[in-house]
Amino acid sequence: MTTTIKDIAEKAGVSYATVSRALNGKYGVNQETRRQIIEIASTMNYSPNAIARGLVKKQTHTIGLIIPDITNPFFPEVARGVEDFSEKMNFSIFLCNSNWDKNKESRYVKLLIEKRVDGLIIAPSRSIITGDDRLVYSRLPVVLMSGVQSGCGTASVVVDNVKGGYIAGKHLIDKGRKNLCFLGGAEDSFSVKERYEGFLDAVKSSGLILSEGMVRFGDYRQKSGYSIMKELLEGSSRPDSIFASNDLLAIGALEAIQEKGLKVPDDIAVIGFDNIATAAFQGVELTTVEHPKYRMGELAAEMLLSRIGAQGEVSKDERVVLEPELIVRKTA
Amino acid sequence: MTTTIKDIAEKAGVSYATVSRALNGKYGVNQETRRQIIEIASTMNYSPNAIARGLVKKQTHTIGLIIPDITNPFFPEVARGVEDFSEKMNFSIFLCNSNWDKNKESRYVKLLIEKRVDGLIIAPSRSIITGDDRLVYSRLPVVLMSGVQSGCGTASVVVDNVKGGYIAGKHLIDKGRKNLCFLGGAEDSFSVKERYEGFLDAVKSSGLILSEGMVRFGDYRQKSGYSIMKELLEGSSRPDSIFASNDLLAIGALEAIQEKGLKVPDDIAVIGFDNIATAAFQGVELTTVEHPKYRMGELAAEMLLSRIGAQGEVSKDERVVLEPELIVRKTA
DNA sequence: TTGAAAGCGCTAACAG
DNA sequence: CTGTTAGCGCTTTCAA
Repeated sequence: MTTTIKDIAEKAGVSYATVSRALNGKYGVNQETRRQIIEIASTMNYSPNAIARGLVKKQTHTIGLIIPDITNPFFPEVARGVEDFSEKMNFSIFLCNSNWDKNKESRYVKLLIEKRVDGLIIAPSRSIITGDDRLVYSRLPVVLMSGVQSGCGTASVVVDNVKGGYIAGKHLIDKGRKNLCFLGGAEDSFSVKERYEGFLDAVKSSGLILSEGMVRFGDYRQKSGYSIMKELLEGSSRPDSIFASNDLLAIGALEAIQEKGLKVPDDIAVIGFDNIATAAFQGVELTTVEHPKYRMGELAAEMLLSRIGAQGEVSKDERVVLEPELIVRKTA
Repeated sequence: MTTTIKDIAEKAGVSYATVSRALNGKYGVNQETRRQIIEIASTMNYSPNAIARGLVKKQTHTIGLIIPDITNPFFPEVARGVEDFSEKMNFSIFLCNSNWDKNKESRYVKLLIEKRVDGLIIAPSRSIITGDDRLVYSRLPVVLMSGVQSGCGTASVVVDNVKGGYIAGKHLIDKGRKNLCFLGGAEDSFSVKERYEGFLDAVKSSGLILSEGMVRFGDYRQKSGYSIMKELLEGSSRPDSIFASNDLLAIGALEAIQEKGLKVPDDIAVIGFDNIATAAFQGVELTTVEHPKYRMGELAAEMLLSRIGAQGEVSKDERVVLEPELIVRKTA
């Protein structure tokens, strides 16, 4: 049997309310009594029951973190940011992988609400926020991360995707590239859309155009980059540069390019987005756009926890936009 | 106010015990009553309080997962394995990063016990299991993963490190290498020790020896591999091949080697351990030893949950050993 | 098939 | 400074 506050009370010869007070460092307990109680608790190997406490305090000191896939190198850093900040504030986190599946995401949200998390951080698997989502988000503090449209009515932290797309495009053009190509993730993803928008902006404002077939979509996986690029290379007109909307895609593209015996960046320049750890590796050295991943997680946690502190305040549409930054390496 | 079982009972004109029964699909509730109750619950947007339930059932359907660092590419896959299996069994997981810090790990264990997790999966930050650890492990089901000594008295799942080290060494020798070098992580890590043991075995049984200075230790980070290798390259006798006890170390070593203008594998062959995703990338293509990461996580979860199911059974020293496998790519 | 009541371990008034 | 007493929301006997 695990020992409870009652067992301690009995042994100490006091009421269990006193034990509670003593153990929680509350005011108004005799020094000596407190000392004794703490000692007894320790010798009895007492571990306070956070479940019971949560029930009465209606606070679990726990938040839920839902991301698409921890196996995708973008997310561990984000998660680490969330965890580090939460830990500092004494909050634990439930980790959930939605596996890019909206239904699974919804099921997790429901489950986490049942477990009475104090708040939720979500990197949505899809950008579109439905009425159902909104209903949920009104039940408890939520902050959204990454790939979320602005004006979504929920607190969120994102990188400036438009700007990121712009600087990527600009860089390619400054390097003298004329026939640019955009390699996107899912077409309905907001981050993809926004990065495309910025990219297009750079292209147009330089008096260039994107030729036929130079805008492709797939998903955010390496395989997708590989196969799209391969297809592209088999077509009649070959681009002289690629902006991939994330690094995994870019790395996949690189693979297809090199397989074809083409030189990077001489024949084709490639630039990615996110600056995942792998991008820096020797032999990869991908030019990319830094996405402040850790910071994003940290900020999301900070925003969420401040909302949780501000009891009752329903989260307003606060939106923090982080700055992207060009990281020039060898591929562009 | 969130709606409770009582609110539903009131609206349905039944006792709340009946509501509980109806909602939990228990036997002996009138068909029609049940239907009504379920309907009311749904319209009232009822979400069962898992905290309250946990208090009475003494089961939270939650497990804790403590790993050193989710940012280390080895762990996301493990975590994913744990999560996928747990999710299937309707368990949630608390993710905790010990940051390779034994104290932080201990604090997390304590916290998770307070949160009344039903069990714990730990990839220990250090291999040595202390009496304190043992005390904790006797409080609730625990399974240890990766880098755990055998006969540790706790259920565990590991890869056969000795064998892995052996096949790595054997491969190098089969390729004609004579002056081998071992690049280890922390010297007191069991996985490092075991991999070394297997490696040494291969070396010795081929009638070779490891020359002076050809056994180095650092930590499991890329930087460490880089700096140790750099140092090695500046020494008088240069090895013709390296077995690094993990891929990160190997990649760091690769970096130092290439920086020096040396060719891999011609001048120096390199073999790693773990087969992290990056190892397969074009431009890296590291020869390595596959470590069944996902499977390890999955198995750990399976073992833990079966123990949790087998209520009361204190976990015995079951030890599952997974098979390593040589993955030959370009660096060795 | 249903209700009444006890209790999970704890916190928080309210009295004393 | 300390004890008594209500709950928190739920499950689970025990009776009816």
